[in-house]
Amino acid sequence: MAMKKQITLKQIAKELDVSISTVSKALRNSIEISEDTKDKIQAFAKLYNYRPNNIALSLKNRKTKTIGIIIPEIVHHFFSKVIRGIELVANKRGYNVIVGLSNESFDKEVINMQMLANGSIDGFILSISKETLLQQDYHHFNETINQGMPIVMFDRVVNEINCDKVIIDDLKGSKNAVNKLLDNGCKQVAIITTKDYVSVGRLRTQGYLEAFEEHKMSPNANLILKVDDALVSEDHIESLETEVEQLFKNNTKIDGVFAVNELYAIIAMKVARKLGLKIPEDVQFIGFTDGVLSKHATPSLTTVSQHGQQMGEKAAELLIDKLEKDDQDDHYQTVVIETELILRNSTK
Amino acid sequence: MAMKKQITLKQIAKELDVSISTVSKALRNSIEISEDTKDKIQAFAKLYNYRPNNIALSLKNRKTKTIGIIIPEIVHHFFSKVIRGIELVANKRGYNVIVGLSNESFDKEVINMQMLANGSIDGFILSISKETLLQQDYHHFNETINQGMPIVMFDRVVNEINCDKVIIDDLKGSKNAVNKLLDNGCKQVAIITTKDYVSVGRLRTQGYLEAFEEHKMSPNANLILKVDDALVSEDHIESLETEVEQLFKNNTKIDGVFAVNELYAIIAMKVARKLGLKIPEDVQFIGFTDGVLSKHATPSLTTVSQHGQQMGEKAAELLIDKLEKDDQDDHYQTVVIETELILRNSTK
DNA sequence: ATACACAACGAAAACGTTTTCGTGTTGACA
DNA sequence: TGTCAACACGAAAACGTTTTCGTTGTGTAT
Repeated sequence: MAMKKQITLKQIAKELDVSISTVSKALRNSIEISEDTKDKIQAFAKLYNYRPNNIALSLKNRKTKTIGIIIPEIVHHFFSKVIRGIELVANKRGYNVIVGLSNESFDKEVINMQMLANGSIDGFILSISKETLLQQDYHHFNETINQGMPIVMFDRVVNEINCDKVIIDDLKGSKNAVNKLLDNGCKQVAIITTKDYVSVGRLRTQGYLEAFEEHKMSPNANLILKVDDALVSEDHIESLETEVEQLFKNNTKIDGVFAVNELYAIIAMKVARKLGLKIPEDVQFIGFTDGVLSKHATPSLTTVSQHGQQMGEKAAELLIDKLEKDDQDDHYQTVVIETELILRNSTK
Repeated sequence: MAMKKQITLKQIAKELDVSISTVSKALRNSIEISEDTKDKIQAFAKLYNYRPNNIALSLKNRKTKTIGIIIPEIVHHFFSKVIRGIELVANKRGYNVIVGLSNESFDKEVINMQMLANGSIDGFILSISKETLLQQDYHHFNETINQGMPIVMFDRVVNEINCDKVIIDDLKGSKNAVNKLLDNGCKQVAIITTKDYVSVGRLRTQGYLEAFEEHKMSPNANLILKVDDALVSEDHIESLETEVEQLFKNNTKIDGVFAVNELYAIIAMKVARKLGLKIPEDVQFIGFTDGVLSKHATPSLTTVSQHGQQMGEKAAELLIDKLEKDDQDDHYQTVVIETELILRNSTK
């Protein structure tokens, strides 16, 4: 039970009375070393459970085989699915992942990136925090890229930055959703969305508008509820409820609701039910995201799946491909993951 | 826009025509160096945005300032809350976290630990995979510990292993929950639990039994449903539903249900409603966990909160304390986080 | 006998730090 | 003038690898 620290090449060399080089070569099965000594060294190494020190390798190779993830929040079904996707292909290709949470804060995003950019990782996969999007200050991304460290952004991205991106077609996804509502006969479709500085909020709102256009209908400004999602921290759900309640009371003919995320949809359904409306008979609902709420709500929520895991997988592939391509490839791609409208019981 | 790789001490030294040692000392504000040269070097370093290479530091100090997390699954509200807690205090104390997912597999757990144990991290925080619990093979944990790398286990732990642990009092938590149901007048309380090899399942079942004992009532074996949670992968929820439906049909007098996790409770509520039962009038429900489902279900679910974030914070504190205590402290503690019964609308 | 190929191994540099231990140059003081 | 402390700095080792480039010794062909 005595503590056995990891054995090193040097110790093996000393023990077997050969040089460090010989040990290293023997363990990597070099033809430079005779079979006899190779056998001896390999046996000894196995006995003592030798494993090369990762840090030393990282220093020598100037690559760490780990990728850094920076996301705004981890207690979030979508982001954890993305992480799962990243981890899956990263592991498959011999990489580890190290995660940093920005907690939607600009400063924490910057700090976190700095902590990791000094050699700890080979590249970033990240989704931009709301605060950063609001301030539109992207210097930390550009600096990192200029240092030769590749970045892949997913979901929340900005065009100004030169890097690979993995996104969904928010516009198309929400247009499809709203089209579905309109096709189902809804005449008064409301949208519950976020302020425009969150790009996905803006795009999903736009998709809503374009669906009306395709149906030769004109949207009603009263039916567009833009909530300040800085407020949607645990506590402020109540204020959201009252906002939604007002929406319904001011527009009694609402027969369809499209919400840009799962929680908004669930809350809206709750309010509607409270007001005596039947789902989906009186009013139909569609949400946006992969969440677990949608699946297990009653009625279960029709939703636009954004395939978070697949986004993560693709992001990891893009990053690792770039890391392992030695020619300085300055060509960046934007991959669009198809959304999918998952029909459940909140729509007819 | 030319690519500027991170500058090193050596380059600064060369540029300023001093030795590497001088640069290093100047940047660490050593009194050995004159104010003049310090100013000059520090200015230059700031200009070129010098930051010490983490890998080199790790190699030199033989500590990486990162902690490894191994969890069975990340797409899970409880685990992501734990991670958030870990990340919070880790960051506050200058550590990074690197996550590995075992995906409930023994092999992946072992592989993941080996990948990280070779110098990449200073210590582990982990929760054991179901498969490992089933096989009861804990050699990889013991080996890691014997190498001098501390481990902190949380939630799913085993006594055989000598390390710090952070758990909740599963027995007490579930006993309280069931007591609540019995106090509320329930006569026929069912439990939906897991097979016994998952320690938390076993303990929660035991709490259920002890609550009966406290109430001088004797449990009815027919009301104990042990589902094989190896099956509860996305797809097999249906089979769970039919099992629960059978439970209700075979025992029409059930007026209370305690489920050892959130999903079981939600599904049971759905089935009950389908069978025409009113919640909480006809039958009351209590679940177990922090999840988002509980809060937003209709009716919202009374639940035993296990304070995942707090568990993570405590685990990180235990680990970092041990890492930074140089005296070989061979004393391990088990911290119990208090559970909390959060009363919502699924109980009277 | 000379040259030369080849087999088997070791020395040393390199990755980027920090730190210990010199070393040379001052200035003060007896 | 000689001694000694203080000051400012550099050389080198160390962390654990891999790899390049020797350096031996042996055997073979000329």
